[in-house]
Amino acid sequence: MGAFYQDEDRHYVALDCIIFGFDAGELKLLLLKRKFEPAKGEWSLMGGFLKNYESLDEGARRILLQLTGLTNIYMEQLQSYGDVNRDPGERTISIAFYALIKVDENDRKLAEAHGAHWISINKVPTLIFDHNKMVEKALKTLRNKIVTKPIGFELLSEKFTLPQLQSLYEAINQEQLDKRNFRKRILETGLLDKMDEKEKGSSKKGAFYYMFNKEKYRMFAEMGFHFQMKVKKDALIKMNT
Amino acid sequence: MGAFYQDEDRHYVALDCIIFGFDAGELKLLLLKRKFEPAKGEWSLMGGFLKNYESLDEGARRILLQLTGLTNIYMEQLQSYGDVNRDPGERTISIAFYALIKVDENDRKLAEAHGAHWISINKVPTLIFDHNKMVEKALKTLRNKIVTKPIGFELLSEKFTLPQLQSLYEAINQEQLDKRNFRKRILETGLLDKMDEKEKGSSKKGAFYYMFNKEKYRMFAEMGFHFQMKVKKDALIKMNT
DNA sequence: AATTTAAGTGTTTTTAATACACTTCACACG
DNA sequence: CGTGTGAAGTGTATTAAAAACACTTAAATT
Repeated sequence: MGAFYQDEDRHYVALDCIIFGFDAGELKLLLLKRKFEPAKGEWSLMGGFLKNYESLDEGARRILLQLTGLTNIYMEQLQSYGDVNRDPGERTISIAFYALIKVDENDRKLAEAHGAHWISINKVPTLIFDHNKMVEKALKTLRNKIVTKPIGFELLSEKFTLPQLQSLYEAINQEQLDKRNFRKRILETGLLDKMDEKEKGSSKKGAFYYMFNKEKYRMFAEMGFHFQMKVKKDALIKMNT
Repeated sequence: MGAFYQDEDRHYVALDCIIFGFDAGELKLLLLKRKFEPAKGEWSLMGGFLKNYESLDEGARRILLQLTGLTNIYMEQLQSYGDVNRDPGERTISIAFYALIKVDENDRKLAEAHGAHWISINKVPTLIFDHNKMVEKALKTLRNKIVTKPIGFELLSEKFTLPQLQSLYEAINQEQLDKRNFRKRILETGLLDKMDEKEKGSSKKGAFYYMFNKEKYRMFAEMGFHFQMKVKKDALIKMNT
């Protein structure tokens, strides 16, 4: 069996971040036009190597901080990628994370200094290595997750209106929703607190601000309840007859 | 910025496998009583180090082959684990996979030679490192996945009866299902082919064998249809009034 | 005062999920 | 050989959830 730990079994471990934002009614990604080698000038996700003193999450947060200047970011591990030749330089394992950030709060200056740009999810360019695959998977995961977990709020400012929230769901799932059904369902969760203030940017009447009540959600999640914000029903297989 | 690839950034990458089986009406895990150091005598998942010539999937399949002698195993990546001190020996990243195998086909001799045992999911002992966390996550993932993907069949022999299939769903989700509703729903997918033959082991009347039609499923999945084998409805949050 | 524009509001219809009980088959046993 | 036994197999009625649908309100603008 030989020595248990063998040096040749060590690998580079990269952490790559798929960073989602919501802006101007569109779901966007923060992508990098690389300013350095390798692959200078090409588009990629923000990434970096895992250090021996940090956990995977810590490493991913370090990388997000570098690019955005933000610390309290919603982030989830997506999936690991390890094809032998995925990185043409050295054999590198990549562990992908996705993050949801509030674009307004984001330090755009810092992002720009790294050559980062917000790109609509519908216009993602060809990225280096297997990064497009990661983006695809992250988007799929986000679409699934947003219907069972109250994470949409991570993409909006703390105060948001129902039309904004609906437009977010529509942008993520690429489908129109009925206003009445949407409001009914989201409000009957009881997780939104209505503010007195109105948002006046997009209409004369103005739409009331709401806030997501994290504390209420925490309580009810603990009691075994599940958030559920159904979108359209999938067609089922029914092939008899 | 210094050299791009730095030796100190290299890490051990382990692959750990959560192996599910279904036997005697119970969902089980193939666990190892370790016959060698480190942690000799303790229970663990089957695992090994990633080699530099193999992808993550290939590595996981190599490990599954070692323990079970099987090659065509259903397997999915679960999640990576990278806390700095998760392995008390060396800093090791672990990428966990879960697998579904048909216990009957499994070479029990080979498994036993490795000190492997089938343990009911309800009686999982304390495992080394963070392996219990992996098992928890795998179980949750399996429970979610089995309602939207036709993977239950991977745990049964090629030919199976509807009572067997129902009992599998009941074991995984730990709940009783109505026989009539279950049969109705699974049959109306049109994905099961009825055989002429009957299984006589567990009743005088005998239950007809069925087979999952992979080809039909592939076609309809390509057309954008989704498998859906709903179990009980989760309680939704409704906390108004 | 009239016009404009998006916000806000309930009810009906349709579809899917659930609950529920008897019959059939084939073997075993007297 | 016919009667009992035990699991397999089958259909309908009820309930609950999702979807479809159109008008009113608020506030700013001219």
